[in-house]
Amino acid sequence: MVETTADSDLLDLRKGRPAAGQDPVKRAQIIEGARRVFIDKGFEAASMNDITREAGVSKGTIYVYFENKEELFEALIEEERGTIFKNLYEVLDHFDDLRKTLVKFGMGLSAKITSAKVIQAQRTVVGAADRIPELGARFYERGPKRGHDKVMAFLNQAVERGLLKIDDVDLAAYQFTELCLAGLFRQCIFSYRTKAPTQAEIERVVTSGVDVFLKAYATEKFLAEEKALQSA
Amino acid sequence: MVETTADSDLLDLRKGRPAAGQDPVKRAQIIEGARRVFIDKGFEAASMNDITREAGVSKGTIYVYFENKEELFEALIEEERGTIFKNLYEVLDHFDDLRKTLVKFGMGLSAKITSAKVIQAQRTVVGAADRIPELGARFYERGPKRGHDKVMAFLNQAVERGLLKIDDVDLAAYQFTELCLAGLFRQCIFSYRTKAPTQAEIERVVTSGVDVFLKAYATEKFLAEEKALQSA
Amino acid sequence: MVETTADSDLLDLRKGRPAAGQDPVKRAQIIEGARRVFIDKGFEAASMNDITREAGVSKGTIYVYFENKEELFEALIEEERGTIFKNLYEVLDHFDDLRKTLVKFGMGLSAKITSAKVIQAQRTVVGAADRIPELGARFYERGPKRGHDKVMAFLNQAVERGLLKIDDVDLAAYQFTELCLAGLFRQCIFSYRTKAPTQAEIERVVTSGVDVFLKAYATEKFLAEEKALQSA
Amino acid sequence: MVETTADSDLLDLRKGRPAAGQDPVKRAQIIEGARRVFIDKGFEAASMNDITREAGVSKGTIYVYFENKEELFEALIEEERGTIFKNLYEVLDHFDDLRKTLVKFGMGLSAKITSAKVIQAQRTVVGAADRIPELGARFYERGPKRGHDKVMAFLNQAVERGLLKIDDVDLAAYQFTELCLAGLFRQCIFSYRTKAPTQAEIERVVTSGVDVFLKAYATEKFLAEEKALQSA
DNA sequence: GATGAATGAGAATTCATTCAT
DNA sequence: AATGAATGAATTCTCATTCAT
Repeated sequence: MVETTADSDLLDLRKGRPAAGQDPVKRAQIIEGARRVFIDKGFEAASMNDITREAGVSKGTIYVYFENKEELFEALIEEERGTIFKNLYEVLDHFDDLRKTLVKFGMGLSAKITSAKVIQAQRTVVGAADRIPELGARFYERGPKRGHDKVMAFLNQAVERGLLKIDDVDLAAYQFTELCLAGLFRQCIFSYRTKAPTQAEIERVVTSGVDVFLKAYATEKFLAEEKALQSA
Repeated sequence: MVETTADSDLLDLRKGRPAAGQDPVKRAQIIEGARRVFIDKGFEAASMNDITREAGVSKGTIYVYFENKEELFEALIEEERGTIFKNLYEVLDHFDDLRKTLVKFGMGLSAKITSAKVIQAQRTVVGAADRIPELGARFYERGPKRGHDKVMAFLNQAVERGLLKIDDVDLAAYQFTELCLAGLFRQCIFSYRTKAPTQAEIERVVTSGVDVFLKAYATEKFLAEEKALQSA
Repeated sequence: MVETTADSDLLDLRKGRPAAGQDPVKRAQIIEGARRVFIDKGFEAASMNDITREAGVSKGTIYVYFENKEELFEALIEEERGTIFKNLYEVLDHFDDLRKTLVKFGMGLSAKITSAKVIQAQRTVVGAADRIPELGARFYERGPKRGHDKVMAFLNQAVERGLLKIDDVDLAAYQFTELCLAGLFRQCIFSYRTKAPTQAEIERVVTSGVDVFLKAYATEKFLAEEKALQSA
Repeated sequence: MVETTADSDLLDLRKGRPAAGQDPVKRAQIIEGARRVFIDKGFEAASMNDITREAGVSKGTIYVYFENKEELFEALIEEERGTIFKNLYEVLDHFDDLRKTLVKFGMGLSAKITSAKVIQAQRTVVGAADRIPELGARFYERGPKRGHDKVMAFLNQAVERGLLKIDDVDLAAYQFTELCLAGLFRQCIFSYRTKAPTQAEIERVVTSGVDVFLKAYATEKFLAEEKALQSA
């Protein structure tokens, strides 16, 4: 995160000219160009010249804002991750109907992760993971890992309420996620599918996945409640 | 695909010297060198010089056998795929104890797919999938897809025998696979895990995965039989 | 050379603010920064950014005071030369004991010219002499050449006093200087020696050099006087 | 030095195609181009592109023959040194007339070292000595230093023959060399002189230098012999 | 048919200089 | 008048591909 002292802030306001490498508009402009090029070509094949052209800034400027190609890429991924997983977990905050919540969340997750844009970003990270393993690790940690934690927290709540009976919540959380992506994720990153799955496909997968999950982990109590609800 | 005309075959027989780009031994030698380099460095970072050195053939020779770097990589992946998934599905041919078979197969699958070597190969394919989408598609098609078909066939058998009750076998097959890889695959390709999972980890995941799967899809008949077997 | 018009002088008086590129304090500040950087890194390796940082002024300001990097370097060398050879020739103003004076002067000269700082400056000038020949010429002219003139004047005095007998005083002056630097100068600029010679080394070289010089040029009169002095 | 096994030599003869980076003609061609550019512009200002153009080879080829710019420069200087000091010391092998030999050698030395070409090479080495100090050291060691040793050996002979009386032969050798270059060397490397000294100038300097040297170090025996010779 | 020396476009990065603020 | 963010040409070096031997 860019640090700005109160003084320089004042200066900014007065003069309207940000310090070197500090103009957030320019930074965003560079990252936007970088996004297009990196996502389009992958890390290695993307040239700083391409990014220069795409971002509409000079080469020197990029190097004022980012130490080197790698760092620029990292910054982009950092941003991308934030964008991708934003608003994804809000669904889990409202605890209404367990099955409905799981389906709703699962569909959001599945749609997000298999969207063309996100798949391409993930491909780029995976492709670069050989040369910059920490990058991939960081991406996973602050993205999927964080999501996993949220799911765990949610499942724990359900267990406490007596709706689910789970021995290994950690593993169950992974199982839930995978069930929501069943068959989709790998097809997408390997570009076997060249288009993102449709809403209908996702619904089919997620509904079935939640079914499986609940058959495995739901308590009698939950089933009874659900039955009562439906007959009402 | 290597094309061999009748003429060149004749030539082979007469002179004992294969036509240009036709010697399968040399071809294998090149691919073997390429494997080491590509797997080790990834597509872009691998240089044709490295491959030349590793394969022990001259640069010109490589270009006789393969149009360019990309094609060489494709050929390698084609081979690699075959090697990876070979012997993986034999377990499914013997139908003894359903649960045991599923666990055994699941563990083989999970261990294979998350092994360091295979993960790296997959990373390379994924990384290249943007530039050469058909490559990733073909990899998926002849690898995971074929496996998927085998699993479907197996599940169908189980359904016929009244052991499982599945509406959508295609989807169930995906679910089974994903459950066996729950949490492992993504951690590996993003290099969040830098080492392959241990046998114990895999066993834990697969056992639990099969549990979930059977709770969702097993018939009364299967459960009764299993109970009988255990009390015996 | 800095030009100051009557107008800007007036301006100076009126506003207390020097005209662009006219403030001698700032000029000195820039040159001081440039000295550190140029001497430390050499002409090419020194970056204007380094100088900016070292001098504590902005890049724009430097370009107000100096047309470009080359001119700044020239100005620095101009100054440096003055500093180096200052106070070096005072010894020659007192004419006491000829031998002692020659040794004393020779040692000062030798120590100065082979000091780490001066050697580096000379290296930089020599290195730049190809690209900016006048620079080297000017450096020589106002440095070594001026020293040479002082030595000539001194030797002429000694000749007039009947202490030396020299046909070609110009040449003899060169010979004297070279004898004082015998073996040292070239070793230093080629960085065969990485450290400046010690006082003892210099003393050895200069004493011997003066010996040789006097054996070649001293008159009977001088030798007699010296003998008398020693026996006294 | 390039190492060539007997085998590859045979290969060379048979096929007429040198191994990579082994063709002496191409190597010479590159060095020749490098010489022109380096000597003309100095180390830093010379670009590999310039050398490419001047040498008439491709950039890649240069990098096959030389690791990098620095190494190419070193190789050039190595060559240059060899060329410069070749045949310089032969004069000292014949011991005829001491004064004549010294003058003859001194003139050769002086002419060589102050020749335009050699001065420029020395300037380049000196200029680069800051960045690559070992280079300057090596140049000095294998050039001037070696010459110094030859002079010492010669002086020692003269001492043994009773022609010279020298306490510190090492120092005397330096003094002799410097006397032969008196006033010339520094004027040349600082480009105060833009042209090499004329033969007449050199003769004047060296003759006088030898005079001074002999006045300081010649024995009575030598002087007597010389007198006898002249009156003959 | 095989070789590997040569090619040269293109890579990332630097830095003297400019000019809007 | 002073600033320093932005520029982009120029730098060194790499490497897929070609083609004479």
